[in-house]
Parts: sequence; structure tokens; C-alpha cells
Amino acid sequence: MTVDSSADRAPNIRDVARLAGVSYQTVSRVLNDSPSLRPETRQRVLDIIDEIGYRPNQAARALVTSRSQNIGVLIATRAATYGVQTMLFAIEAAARDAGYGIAVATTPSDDQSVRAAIDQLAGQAVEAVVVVAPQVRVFDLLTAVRMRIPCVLLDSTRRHQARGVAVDQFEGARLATRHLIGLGHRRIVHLAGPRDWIEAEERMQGYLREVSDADLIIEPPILGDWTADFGYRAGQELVNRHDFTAVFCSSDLMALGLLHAFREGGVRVPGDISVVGFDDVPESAHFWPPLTTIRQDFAEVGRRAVGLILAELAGEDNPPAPPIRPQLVLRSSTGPPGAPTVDMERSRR
Amino acid sequence: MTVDSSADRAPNIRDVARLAGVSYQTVSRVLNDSPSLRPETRQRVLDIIDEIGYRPNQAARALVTSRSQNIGVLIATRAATYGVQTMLFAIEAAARDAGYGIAVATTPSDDQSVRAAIDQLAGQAVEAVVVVAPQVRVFDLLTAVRMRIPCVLLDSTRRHQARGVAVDQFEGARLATRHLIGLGHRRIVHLAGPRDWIEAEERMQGYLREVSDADLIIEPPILGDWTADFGYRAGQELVNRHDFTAVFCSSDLMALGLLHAFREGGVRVPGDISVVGFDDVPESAHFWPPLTTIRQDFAEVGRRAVGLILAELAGEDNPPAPPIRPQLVLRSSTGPPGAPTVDMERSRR
DNA sequence: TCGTGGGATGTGTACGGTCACATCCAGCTC
DNA sequence: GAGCTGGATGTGACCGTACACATCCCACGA
Repeated sequence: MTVDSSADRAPNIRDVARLAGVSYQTVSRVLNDSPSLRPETRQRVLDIIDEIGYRPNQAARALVTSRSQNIGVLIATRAATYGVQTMLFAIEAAARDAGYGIAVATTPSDDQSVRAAIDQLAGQAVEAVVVVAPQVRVFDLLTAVRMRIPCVLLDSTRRHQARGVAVDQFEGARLATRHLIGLGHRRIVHLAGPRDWIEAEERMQGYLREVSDADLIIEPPILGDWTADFGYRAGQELVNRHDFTAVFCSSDLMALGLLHAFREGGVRVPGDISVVGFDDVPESAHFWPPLTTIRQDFAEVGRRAVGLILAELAGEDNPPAPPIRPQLVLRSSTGPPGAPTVDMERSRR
Repeated sequence: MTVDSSADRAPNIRDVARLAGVSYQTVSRVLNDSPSLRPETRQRVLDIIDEIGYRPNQAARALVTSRSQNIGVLIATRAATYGVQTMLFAIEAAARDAGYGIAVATTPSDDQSVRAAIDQLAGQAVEAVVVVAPQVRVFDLLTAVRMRIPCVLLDSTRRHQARGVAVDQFEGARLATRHLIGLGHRRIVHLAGPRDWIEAEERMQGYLREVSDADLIIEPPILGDWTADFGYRAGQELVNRHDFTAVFCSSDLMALGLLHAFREGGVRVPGDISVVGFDDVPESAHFWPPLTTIRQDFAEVGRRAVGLILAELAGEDNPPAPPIRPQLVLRSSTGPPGAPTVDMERSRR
């Protein structure tokens, strides 16, 4: 019958209160940084908290405040890629700095799976959702579901600018294409990403715009799937064509596979064909030849997404920020058409 | 004063009960699949739930059951790697299948950050923690913190077998080394991972064991950091040595950088030097030359970890499962010492 | 001296579920 | 027909916290 704090259940706010000789409400005030507290009272409570290892119960707090302190991250791909992981880690770090936790749900992109993932996150009572790597259909589905919570889309530039954070894919593709044109290339093939992906579409549009602005012949883009394996297969086919001098790949990995196929097929890069990638994954500096590519700051995308979410949760208006500018990284896989194969020195970084 | 269900707050269990003409407890029974319910009653409740879009409040449920239905994933690295992401996604998928959500905390490996990450997860009231990519210090810290919840470590083979799931890194390293020895190599350099990482240590031990079993000269391993950049720098130094004929790299990425440096330095692979990697990242088939490496099934590791956790949460004993066996993947970066450079055909998969 | 104001602290209640227990009623046995 | 049994359902209490409000006390000025 005696009040015993050594019970096996976790200590709660009343245990702290009793030991500190105050009411539970005072403890609550300490936890929530209430201004009207005598410093010595606050300290006494803090000491007890520390001593008995008290931790506020998130469930109880969430129940009464209806704020879970959790942000959901919906990842609409199961493929392991540098970009997705970098964004995820940046989101997590930024969220944690703001006192939020991260709940992750990955999913294939079919409707049913995405719905299930949304349910999953809703079940975790997230206060907001960051959608990573959205395909068009995922976006459409999200608008259909009409979530009652803030929702930020990554990589959804231009089309859905209001609710998205993104590197300017369109601009990145123009940079890549313009670089090739500037070197003198006139027939440029585009190895695109999946039709369904918003960013793939943006890159393709950027390529098309730049090519048509320069009055060049537009090659029908090859639709790929981001992977090195696909790039390899595409490369095997391209080896037999002799009507182009450069390839703009929508991902570094596809470029890697392409380089592989070209090498096997006796096509020299950049001597015969120049190749540009997209993403600037850390490995691309060590491809053979080191890959000229478009760098996008994935971590910044993640941080901005969290910033947007926090602002929205705080009820602030989000002034639409300018998209993040991508950057051309010059390495050794590009050169003027018909130039001799890269010499060794150029590939040093 | 009239009972109005169109309030802007989310519907709760009593709203459902009222509309279905039953008590809230009956609704609760429906939600928890209680056996003693008339089918028609159950159906009526389910219809109402569907109609008004009722979702059980996780916080309330967690409060009373003290079960959050959440599993924490502590990732003790901020580097984006194929292995970590593959494990994470597999964990998420397996957890979701079992009705659990995933809370992620990433962290640098210093003590203070890891503590903060643990606090973060504890704050999210996770029922268990999966620790990914543990360094020795992280493991020691975890034992010091003495968590009150189940905790599974990934990639902690042998040393902490009881609480870990892992690919047998030791065995993988032996496979790689034995392969080189079998080809006739007598002087094999090991490009190791960071000293602090358990799996790096295991791989190094495997290499050392195999080399000493074969009575070969033991080269002092070079301690790296998993990255392609490091492999590149290490390769630049190795180019000047002529006292070895093969390199076993502790990661595919280091191997990639190494290949880059060798190519620049005029060292032919495998003609002059054979190279073996570790991990079998999807790109390694497209390296130049395509990389012989050790495949480990990251997804299986993630799934098993969740299996272990679920069993422990259910109070079952975990029969210690055998470690997951890695597998040698033969490609074109290895050959007998002094053999001519790989011909093109061999690199086709 | 007393009313007043405000800082510091305590009390009641609600949040949305689950659990233990109570109740009800139909069907069965004797 | 009374008593028993067990399935179906309802009632009260409680989980741990935050919020609104009440209370207390002391300093201050009229």
C-alpha cells in the first residue's frame, strides 16, 4: 500500500512530482518550459527527473495534444539509390534537429501499395508527409486521397511547384545538353528515365528544349529505368548505330552501363562518343572514363523539405523558394566530336 | 447539443459505436478481432468504420497497451551505401507485413550522437531497435546504456552472435582470398575497412586466416574508409609497388577507386594485378573490368532481423540461426598471376 | 489596513482507446 | 420450469499527459 517508486512500470509524471514534493502540473510545466516557475523548483524537478530516469510518455502526450512529433517519409521506390538515401538521411537529421522523429514507409509505385503505405503512415499518426521520388501516378493518387496533413513532394519541379521542393531538373538537362552542343555535337541521343517519373520527364523536356533551340535534329529518347543494367543493354544497341556523337543519360548509373557496353563494343569515350550523366553519385569520378555529369544537392532538397513542413506546421506561409540549381561537373567523358581518346592526365581530378 | 458526427475532429470509437447502435466496447472488439461477435454485428460496425473513415488512434492505443507498434532503426553512419539502404528497405517491408511501423534515426558514430539517437528512438516509444552498421564503439555504448527493449545488431557476426544477424563476413573474406590463392597468387594485399567497424574486422580476420593457412606472406592490411575515393588514393600508392599480384578489397567501392588508379597507372587488371571486391553492389557488374566480388544478401539480413525482433516481442526463444552465407561472384577482374589482360568475351555476363 | 494584481502552484477534466468485470439472454439438462 | 452454461454485449476504471481554471500568497499602492 505504500507508494513505491521501484515498480517495474516506467516512472510517470506523478512519481516525479511526489519525489520532488510538487504537484504533477508543476512537473508538466518544467517539461514544457513554462516561464512562471521558481528556478529552484525547476531545478529540483530536473534533478529528480535525471535521478530516476524519467522520460515523458510520447503516447500520452500525443493523445492529449494530437501532435505526434513525427514526420512520415513515403518512398515510392524500393530501389536503393544514392539520391533517395541521401535525401532520407538529410530529412532525418533536419527533423531531429527540430525535435521530430521520422517514420518511413517504402512502397512499389502501384496504387494499392501506395495506399497501404499511406495508411501505414497515417496509422503512425504522422503530422506531415514527405514524398520522395514521386512518380506521376503517386502524385495523382495523393491528391485523390486528400490528406488532412501537410504534404511536401520532392523532385516534382515545375508541375507542382507550390507543394514541392526540387532541384531544377529541366535546367540540369539543359546544362548537360548545352555542354554537348557547345563542344560541337549535333546528333545527341537521350537515354531517359521511366516515363512515369516526374523528374525523368523534366530532364527529357530540358533536353528537347535545348536541342530544338539549337535547331538540331531531335532523336527519339530511349526510355530506361535508371539502372546500370539498362544502360548496358541500351549501349549494346547503340554500338551499332553511327548517326550520333553524344549521349545524355538521365542517371549516372545508366551512363555506367552505357560506358561498359561502349567499351566492349570498341566505341571510345569521348573519342567516338561523348557521354554525360545525371546525379553525380560519389562513384562517378571513378568511372572509366570519369564521368561528366550534373550534380544535384540531394541533402539540400531534404533539408528544404523539412523546412517547408515545419513552416506549414507552424502556420506560416511558405514563400515559394527558387528551385535548387544543378551544376555541371566536368570530367573526362565528354569532348569535341571526333577528338582523340582522353589522355590519362585529364582524368586526374 | 445534439450529437453531431460531422465535427472537425477525427471520429473516435464512440462515434462509430453510436452510429452502429452498439457499445464502444463492441467496436473495440471488432478492431481487435475478438472471436465472440455475431457476424452481422461485426459487419455493421465495419460498414460504419468504412463509411465515416474511422481510424483507430495509435496514441490512445499505445497509451493503454504500452505497445507502440513501432520498431526503431538506428543507423550509425551517414554515408549513403547500397547495403544500408537495402537492409533498411527490407526491414521496413518486413515490419510493415507484421503490422509494425519504422522509426529511423541516423547518426555519426561518436558517443554523444549515438546517445542522442537512442534518446530520439526512445522518445518515439519504439518497442525494439535494430542497429545497422555498428561500429565496435556503438556496440559497447549500447551495452552500456542497457536498453529495456529488444535490440538486434546487424553485421555483428561471431563476436556478438547471440543478439546479431549477419552475413558471415569472415567466411566471405576467406572465399575471396581462397579464390585468389587458388588462381596461384602468393602475395595478396588487403584493402580493409575502418578499424572500428565490426564487419571490417571480420573480413580482415578472414583474409589473415586464409593467407596464414596457406603459409603465404602476410601483407599488413591498408585501413580504408569504404569509399571509392580512398580506394583511388590507395591505388595510386600501390601502383609503385611491385611485390604483390592481387588485392582483396573490403568493399566494391574501394575496388572501383582502385581500378581507376590502376588504369591510370598502366597496371592491367587482371593481367598484372587481380582485384576482388566485397558486397556485389548492382553496379559492380559494369565496372571495368567487371568486378569479381563477394555477394551478401542484405535484404535477407533485414528480414531476419525483423523476424528475430518479432519472436522476441512474442516472448519466443530465438534459436540461434546459422549466419547467412556469402557467395563468390566470378567476373573478370581476377585471373592467374601474369596472365594476359581479360578478353572482351569473358566480361559478358 | 485593506484591496488589488500577478507570479507560483494546485485541482479537475478530457484525450481515445483497452482491460477486467458485470450483465443479459438463449439453449440445454434434469 | 428451475438451474446451469456460455456466447454476446455493456459498464467502470485506468493509461500519462496537457489545458483551463481555481487557488494561494506576497508585494504594492491608496
